[in-house]
Amino acid sequence: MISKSCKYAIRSAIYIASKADENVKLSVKEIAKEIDAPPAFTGKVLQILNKHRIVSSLKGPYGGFFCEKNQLKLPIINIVNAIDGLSVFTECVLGLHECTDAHPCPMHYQHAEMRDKMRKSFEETTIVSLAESLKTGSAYLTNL
Amino acid sequence: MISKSCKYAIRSAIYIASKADENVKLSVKEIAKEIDAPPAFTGKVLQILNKHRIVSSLKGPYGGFFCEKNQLKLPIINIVNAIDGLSVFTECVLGLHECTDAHPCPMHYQHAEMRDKMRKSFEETTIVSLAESLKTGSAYLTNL
DNA sequence: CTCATAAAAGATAACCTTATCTTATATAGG
DNA sequence: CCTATATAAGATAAGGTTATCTTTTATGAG
Repeated sequence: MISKSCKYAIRSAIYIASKADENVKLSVKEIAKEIDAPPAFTGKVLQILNKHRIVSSLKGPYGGFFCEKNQLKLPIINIVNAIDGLSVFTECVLGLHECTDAHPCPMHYQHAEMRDKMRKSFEETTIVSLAESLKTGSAYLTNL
Repeated sequence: MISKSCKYAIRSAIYIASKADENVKLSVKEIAKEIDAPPAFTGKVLQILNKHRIVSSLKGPYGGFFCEKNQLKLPIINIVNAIDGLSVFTECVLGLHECTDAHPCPMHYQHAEMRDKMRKSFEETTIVSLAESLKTGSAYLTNL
């Protein structure tokens, strides 16, 4: 569905957001550890999130990654867009370049319905809402 | 979502099924042309479908690919299983190795719902039903 | 200003998917 | 039995994603 990079990105953003009220800056190393991802690759993904203003960062000593208030409210579809682009939510299940109501593939209608639901779900879910479930301990970001 | 190979596979199966009542055998070349896919790669994909008994084939002159009656009724999830495996319908959106009701990721519940709907849709849609829409001209397999 | 620290940027490698090409195998017909 | 034909199987290549490592840049503290 979405790429591995994008999964790391969403996990990272959720973790950073979960620490937003503590006013701390998190290092790549700590983030990678807390989301169970390779550190170097996590750094790359965080670079992209920062460039898209989804998370913020500061270089140098006492630097690191953090979320500003307005960033907390961003929907996770923004992360998907930054890393993978939005083609997941638009492309044809059967791989036709142009699959529309006027020129549909045999699965067009049944798939479009699910695709739209999925998109809506990604549009309506904010980073902070997912971070909440982390803080309350009702969800996890690390593997068992 | 599903791989490019799998998309070619489903398109191939639909096309072969749409010719089932004409009792003809279709060459790789013709199938590839009709579904707008690279011939050599289409051949590879058809090999897998044949090995999984989703389509049938006969070598030699007047040989080619065709669908038997019982194969027409197969659900397209069988094709996904043959080419990609069923992990699309089971794996965690955020990439956790074990994401369950007991140890959920922050998106577990909202995603599980869509994943199950998608699976059901692939289980309930048969190859022949998609082939019908091709025959009636209400859907297409080729790019504009 | 200098130094230590942490992210940014760039280069490179490993791996998997996609794609092609060549050789082997089966089969129908003369 | 021989030949032409079409799939099966195997080897190889091209491309994209994932992953790591090295160098550069920014920044806070002394």
